[in-house]
Order: sequence, then structure tokens, then C-alpha cells
Amino acid sequence: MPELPEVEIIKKSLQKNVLFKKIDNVLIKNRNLRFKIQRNLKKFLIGKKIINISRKSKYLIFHFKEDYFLIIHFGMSGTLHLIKNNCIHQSNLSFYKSQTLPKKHNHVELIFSNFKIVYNDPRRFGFFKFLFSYDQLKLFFKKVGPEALDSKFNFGYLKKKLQSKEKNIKNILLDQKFVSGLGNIYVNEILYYSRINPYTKGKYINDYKKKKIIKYSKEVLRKAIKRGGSTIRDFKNAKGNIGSFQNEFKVYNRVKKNCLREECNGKIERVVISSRSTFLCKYCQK
DNA sequence: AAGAGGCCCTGATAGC
DNA sequence: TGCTATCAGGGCCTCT
Repeated sequence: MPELPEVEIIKKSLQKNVLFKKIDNVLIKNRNLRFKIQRNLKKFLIGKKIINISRKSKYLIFHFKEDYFLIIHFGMSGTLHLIKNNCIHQSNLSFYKSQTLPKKHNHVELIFSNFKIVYNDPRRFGFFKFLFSYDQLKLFFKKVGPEALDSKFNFGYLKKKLQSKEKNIKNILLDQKFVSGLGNIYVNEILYYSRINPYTKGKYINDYKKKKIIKYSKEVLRKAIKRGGSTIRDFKNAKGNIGSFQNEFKVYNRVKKNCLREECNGKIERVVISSRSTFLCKYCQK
């Protein structure tokens, strides 16, 4: 689920529903995520009021008084569910189309006065991390590159950083230390819009293409946010609002379909780059 | 220092 | 129907 646009949607939804609310209780059902949930997380959170909710690339951040922070990462399969009065509130918060909370893999419940939010993560690649100061927060994000939507991710940055890169451009854009917030779906899309072959080494990306990468990175992400993000997996008992950007994919998941550029007769192919699915039209991505 | 590859997990689906 | 293999939106760690 969680590339930058999806986390942004979750953030907005939380801002509507849980901002300025106090955490009354915390249930930790399963500590095993990418990193084991801190022993004292419950103690840290109980009684604290959420005074701000922000997002940095794919990370969601709860802010508390006195520079305490909770960072949530959703990995591959993390979802948040807002549950009011014993039923699931139909908001963007729930990325599952089902109306019931998943029975398995609920790891953490944050309980408020008349609702709770539940973190579910079957594959356990996500994590919760509680931080105790602004310095810790800064340190944490030191290892993360500029966010794709940030003005720091610009032509000059690419010019400097791509110069001697031997790596292919697809892996470069997926590297969160290089630029953060992009995942497999959006990198596929961005390279299609930019007419760049994903195998192209960083050092061979010319200035014209660099500008395209910057332009379309921002454009694709902004549009995806507008559409409420992308939802790949369709659950059968479907109801509820989820993202629609998947309907606008140009290459992702479009194997053997026609290239959507009018002047192009190519077909979309699937190849594997560093064991990740890669979709491209070899005719217009050079 | 940079890059490649293995690995952490569960669940859905395709193919036999 | 039931088995097996493959694939999935991420990123950390280790080795070279």
C-alpha cells in the first residue's frame, strides 16, 4: 500500500479524526514487526494527546508534547483501521475494502474515548518506533534522502548525484537514501512518463531526461494523492472508499497491453529488475 | 563507497 | 479439490 501518496491519504484521514485526541489505552497484541515493538510503548503512549500528525516520505509521524514522537512505517502490507462504536468507520483510513476488521495480524490498538485505531500487518514489514526528542527524530531521518515532493529533489540534485552512478535508474529511484517516498509502482510510472528505459545507468541520463524525472515524479505523486492513492488488491466483500489511481496506471500491471501513447504501437512488457516487477514499453522508453 | 543479493513474513492466485 | 510455485505496494543487513 504504502508509497508516499497512500501514507499521505492516511495522514489526512487521521488529521480529521484523531488530531488533538488523547490516547486512553494501548493494546499490543503482537510485538513482532520489522523491529520488535518497544517494551514500554504502552507506557509511553498512554495519556498522551496527539498534537500533530505529519508525514515524511513513507513515514507517518504522531507528535506529542515535549518532543515525543511516534513513527509508523507500513512496510508492504500495513493498514490502519479506524473503528467507531464497534463498527468500522468508512473512511480512507481503512484500505481494506471489507467492512470488518481483519481477524488476524492486528498488532497494535490505540484506544481513544469513543473509537480506536488498529494497526494490521500480515507480513510484518512495517514498524512502530517511539522517539524521545527532536534530535532523535532528526537523526532518524538523516539516513533518508530528500522527499520526492520536496524542492530539494530538483534538477541540480540529480545533476550532482547521477554523474557517476553505475546503478540503473530504476534501482536509483527506489533507493530511499537517494530520493524518498517512491516505491515500485510510482517508479514504473515515472519512468514511463519520462520515456526512460529502467535499465539505463544513472550516469547516462541526460539533462533533458533529468528534468523529465523531476517533473513527472512530482506530477505523478500529486495526481495519485488527488485520486486518493492506489489500491492494488481487490477484496471481494467490497465497499468503502479507496484510492482510484490504479485506474490511471500507464504501465504498472499492464503486461501485454497496448502502450497508451497514441503514436506508439508497442506493447507493455514485464521484466524483473533486482527481483522487482518492472513494466515498460521498449518502443518509447529509450 | 557503491552495488548486488539474501532475507524477513503471510496470503492470494495461477497452474497442474 | 488440493497441492506447489510464484508473486506482492519495502527495506535492512551482509558481503564484495
